[in-house]
Amino acid sequence: MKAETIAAWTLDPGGAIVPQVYALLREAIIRAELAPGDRISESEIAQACRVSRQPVREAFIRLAGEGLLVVRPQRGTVVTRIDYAAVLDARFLREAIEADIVKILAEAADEVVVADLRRQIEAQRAAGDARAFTRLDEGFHRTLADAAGKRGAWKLIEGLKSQMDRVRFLSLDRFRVEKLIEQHSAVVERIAAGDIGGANAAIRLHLRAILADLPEIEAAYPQHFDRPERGLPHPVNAPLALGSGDVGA
Amino acid sequence: MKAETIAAWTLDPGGAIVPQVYALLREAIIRAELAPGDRISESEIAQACRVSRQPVREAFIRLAGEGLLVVRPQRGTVVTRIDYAAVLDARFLREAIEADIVKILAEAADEVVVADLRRQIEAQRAAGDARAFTRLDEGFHRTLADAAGKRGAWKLIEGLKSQMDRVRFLSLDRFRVEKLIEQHSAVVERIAAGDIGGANAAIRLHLRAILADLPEIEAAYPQHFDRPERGLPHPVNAPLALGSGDVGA
DNA sequence: TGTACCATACTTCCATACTAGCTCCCGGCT
DNA sequence: AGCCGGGAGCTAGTATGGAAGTATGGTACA
Repeated sequence: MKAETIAAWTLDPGGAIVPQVYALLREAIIRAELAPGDRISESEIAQACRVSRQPVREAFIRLAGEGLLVVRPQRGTVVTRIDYAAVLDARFLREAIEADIVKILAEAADEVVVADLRRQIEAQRAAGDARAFTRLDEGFHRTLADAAGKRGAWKLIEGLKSQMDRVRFLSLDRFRVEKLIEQHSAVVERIAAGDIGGANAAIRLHLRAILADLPEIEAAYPQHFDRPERGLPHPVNAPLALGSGDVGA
Repeated sequence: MKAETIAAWTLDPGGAIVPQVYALLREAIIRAELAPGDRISESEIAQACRVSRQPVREAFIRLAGEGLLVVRPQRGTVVTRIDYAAVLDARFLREAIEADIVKILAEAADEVVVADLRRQIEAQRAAGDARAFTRLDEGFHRTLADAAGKRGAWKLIEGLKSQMDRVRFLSLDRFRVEKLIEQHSAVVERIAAGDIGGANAAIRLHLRAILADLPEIEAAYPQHFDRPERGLPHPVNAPLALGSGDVGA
């Protein structure tokens, strides 16, 4: 792997080591500083962080659980390519979960929550660049989950997001922030109006838009992706993407 | 903890140790052989399994990730009580995900899949006891996910199921197997008919029925549960349970 | 009798040492 | 030249030891 990426990573010796190493590596992978296919080893990271192999190992296990690493016993650990199927799966799961979340919110629209969300959208409009927007976007969706009393759901989504976030990072300079903000706004207004079906449709539309240019990104960064064999593997995704489900509740 | 529970647990030295210890402990917790509140320690389990503490530790971490254990640094590790809120959260997530799964299936009803599911339902009818049914039930839901091309989704659901499974174990002799089978059948028939809304409603009804007697179970085994403070913590769950969402798509 | 304090035992967390297994390269053979 | 075998150098997996911190039980004191 690129040595400069991890040269002298320093971390707080006061706190627990494992989560720090985990966060550091996760960030590096999502930002593609650790590129797909890069091999990393426990001892290598341990040296860079000035800690023993043990906590690094535990961080590896967590990252492997999220599909960012593959640990092959006695062989080595590599950064996974972005699994096209896994990205779509993650989006599917997120869509299913967040769709039900906004339904809860629309059923009992809370003015305080709506006001908070509207304020967040204003902040998003004020955000300068795509990176700042991404951070605000994260907060927006977490707020939705919190407001619905589903903080546990968000914890799960966070894990799923890893794969999607890798794609988003690659498409940072590409996606139309204004459009996404408009979609956020649509979600909030449907919630405020108590329009369950509309809110449902709006969030589904939004979550599909996030990955709208996935094929484009894959074409631009083929080496970052695990190519799906064209045709076979995800026959159900295309129809889903068009006009699935209960959007018109 | 109860020493007899883990006396002389023996495992295959050929394979990897961690998953074996993990499976052993998970099973024991779900079957309430390790009861909520029981304290276990790395060294204790390590001795019982005749392995070192390290792999046990990693198994602990995984179990803690599923909410079955709580590891408190320098204090000890205890089996969690069944978190009432977490159970409802898990059900919520499962419902959201499986609802979208059956929608996919209903959109393009595959005769082969439907036939397979019908066969499974016959097997469920033939199952003697609740325990056998539980195993078949697991297969049924996994088949739904597989058929929709969402094997990844099932992997996620498996993790969520831990909490629900603990409840189900406690209610093994209680729940009406016939009713659940009828609900399975309803799901399949709605899928076969291409009735998206109906299939959606049927699976949601079913997943809510699984935990129908949760309050009863909690009353019967109060020491197994983390009591929610009555009223406050899950205001959104009650309305959800009644008539939420897009069932009437 | 009740309370504050301290020694001790036990916990997890991290570091270090050792084991087993895969890869790859290099030398010898065909 | 091409192929096969063996060993060196990696890797992760497991074992063990030490450090830091917490609960606990006993003891001295008010």
